[in-house]
Amino acid sequence: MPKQVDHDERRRQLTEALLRIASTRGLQAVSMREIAAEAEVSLRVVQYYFTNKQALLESGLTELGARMDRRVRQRAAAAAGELTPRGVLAAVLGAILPSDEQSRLDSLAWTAYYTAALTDPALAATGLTLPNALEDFLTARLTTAQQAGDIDPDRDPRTEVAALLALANGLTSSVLSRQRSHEAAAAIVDYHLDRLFGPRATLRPSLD
Amino acid sequence: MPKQVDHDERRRQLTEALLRIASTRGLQAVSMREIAAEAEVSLRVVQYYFTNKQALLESGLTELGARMDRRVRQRAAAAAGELTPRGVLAAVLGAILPSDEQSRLDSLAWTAYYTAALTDPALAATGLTLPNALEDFLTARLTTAQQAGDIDPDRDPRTEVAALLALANGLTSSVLSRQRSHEAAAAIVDYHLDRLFGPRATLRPSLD
DNA sequence: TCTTAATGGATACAGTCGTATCCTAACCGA
DNA sequence: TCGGTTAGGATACGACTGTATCCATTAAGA
Repeated sequence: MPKQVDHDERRRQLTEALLRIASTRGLQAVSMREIAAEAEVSLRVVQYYFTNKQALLESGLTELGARMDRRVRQRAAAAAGELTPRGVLAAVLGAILPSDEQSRLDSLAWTAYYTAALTDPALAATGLTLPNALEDFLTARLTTAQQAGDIDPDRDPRTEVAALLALANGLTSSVLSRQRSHEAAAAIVDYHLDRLFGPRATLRPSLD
Repeated sequence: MPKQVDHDERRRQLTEALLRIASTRGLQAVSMREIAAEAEVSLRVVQYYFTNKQALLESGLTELGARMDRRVRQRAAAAAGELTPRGVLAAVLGAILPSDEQSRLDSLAWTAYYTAALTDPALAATGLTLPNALEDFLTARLTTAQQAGDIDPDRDPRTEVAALLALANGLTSSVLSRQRSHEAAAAIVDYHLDRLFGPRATLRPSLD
């Protein structure tokens, strides 16, 4: 293999450059030329590996989704034996809140995409499937937890999950604007999980 | 006094045109020429009443804040004699959630501004003061409510207010993306207010 | 009535945007 | 060794951006 700097590797580098710009200077600052400069390649190279700006933007959104997925799995793995329903919820909600610099940047980019999708139907299709899938998944887990008697029978799992996800999103927004620290946001989430699952040992998020 | 088509009236028309574009096509679709077209005036008129695009954008943000303020007061007035702490909270949270087409458009524009402010320090100063002021105000009300014995003494007013505001923001986001209806979001908010204030008569938001 | 300031139409300017084209190299299998 | 594909440099095109300038019209104060 001669030329072969690897097609996919190149695309990954460019996508990362795109996300770096989107998270620090916003999605409107993303242009073909800016990406080329950020990745230290020529404009032609960006055009070569992505036919469109549209294709480039979609690649960025896909990568963000993959990173989020990776973070959730990491937390689930870190919780080790604690595969309790509460452990799953804590892992997902903990993965949503920006905890370190990288997840903060990713959240900023994600917010930028989400906002753009609200007025751009092209992005809406790609971007809004993840939240729905998450809600369905968590609701299923919480329903079995309720059947096992782990939470009050008068709670509605779907409503509880919707509220927790909305809470995490709202808290994320306040963390991104530096209204609140990550720790303060995580404490609020824990508090609500305690209320939901009743008095029992708290799973510590154990972040940085 | 010269021509007197009223300077302020003209500026208001242009600001409204700006917000109409921002809420339907996004903040990146806002240009001097687009505003001129939307307001059915010439480009020169837009330039005449606003020195900068920056000044125009700031005017839009100020107007959005004023509208939100108006909506909160309207709900507070509609709650009439119900000036209980819970009534105040219900009014504010109900005003945050998009309930009709106009408030939906305003929320979309607000979200666009908020996202832009995350990466544009110029907007951050103007835009992020309102949420903080709201949180302080509501915390004060909830604290006196706690001293009067209306809520559990082991609740932390600041945390509760922060959680409710974050919840409302997260729900707003899901309403905007049509993941959830306004009614579903309002029900979740009511549910949490019930939990906070204990079993008592619920203030009905009475929104179409 | 004359002057002057307010108002706004028409046009221009220098950038930046996404995209397209032209032209080298370098490497492949045949 | 010879096409042919892959990879990328250089440049150009038309559209759009914010802003500035030139000019005409109008109304109010003197």
